[in-house]
Amino acid sequence: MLKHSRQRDSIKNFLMTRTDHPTAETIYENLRREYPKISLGTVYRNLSLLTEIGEIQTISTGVGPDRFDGNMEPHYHFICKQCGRVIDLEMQGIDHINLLAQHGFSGTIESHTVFFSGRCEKCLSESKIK
Amino acid sequence: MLKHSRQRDSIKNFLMTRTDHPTAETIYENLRREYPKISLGTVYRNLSLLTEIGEIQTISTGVGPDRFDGNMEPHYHFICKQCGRVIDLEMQGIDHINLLAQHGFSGTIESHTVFFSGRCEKCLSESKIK
DNA sequence: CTGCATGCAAAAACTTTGCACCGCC
DNA sequence: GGCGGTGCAAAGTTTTTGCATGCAG
Repeated sequence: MLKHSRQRDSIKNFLMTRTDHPTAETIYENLRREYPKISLGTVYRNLSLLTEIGEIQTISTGVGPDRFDGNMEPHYHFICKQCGRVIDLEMQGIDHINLLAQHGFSGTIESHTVFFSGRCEKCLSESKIK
Repeated sequence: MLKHSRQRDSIKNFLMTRTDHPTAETIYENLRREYPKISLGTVYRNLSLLTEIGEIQTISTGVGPDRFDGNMEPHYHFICKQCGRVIDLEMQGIDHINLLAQHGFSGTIESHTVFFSGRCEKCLSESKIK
């Protein structure tokens, strides 16, 4: 039922080469080099599909468009409140917070979404200069 | 410089009476009873402003429109992946995760955003019935 | 009065979708 | 061939904004 598609492969491959969590628009601009006729609609469709089947991750930062991540290893994200950059954090897992949340809650806690924020190294050093 | 406005007061007051994290649209529909001429633009403008000055919280769930919370006591949210409801959790603080994130990271971790998800009590009991 | 806030409407920003055609299985 | 995928364009959803007017200080 799920058919192979060069476009989808290409989107996935592109995401695997990047660690900067590009937006759909950025992915589209890049894929156009290989597939000049690809449409933004196709990019969005495949990003949704890939997210559904667990091959990539969609990151809704709450600021600007969604971002996408081809790295499915468990990891957390940092969002710079100055420049908006999304950076991978290397930190130990914090799944224990699910237990804390479950305590006294009558629904079921299945997962959590966490973003850290602050200033990234680059923005910090630039503000020193000024 | 920041002028008083009945509309803004009313938005804040409305949010304080609710614990269900309404959307801008819901706030708008309700405020129209008191201010039949209020515009959605004004609602959005004031929600942004109130968020900026720290009187309310904006919750971007990543699904559907943003939601707003008048409760500024530190607390966490649960989002039901079935019905989308946003529920306050009564759990201990988890600020220690900022330290875990900071370890080995060259920017500054100032804060975190956390949502828990799963099924709420209501959705669980409804699925039992079926 | 002066200038921020409002109402209204248009536009922007982001994402989804209908449809005819294309290409994988 | 049949059916899922694509390109294209239009539409949908959510939020922001320009502008003339209104109202608080």
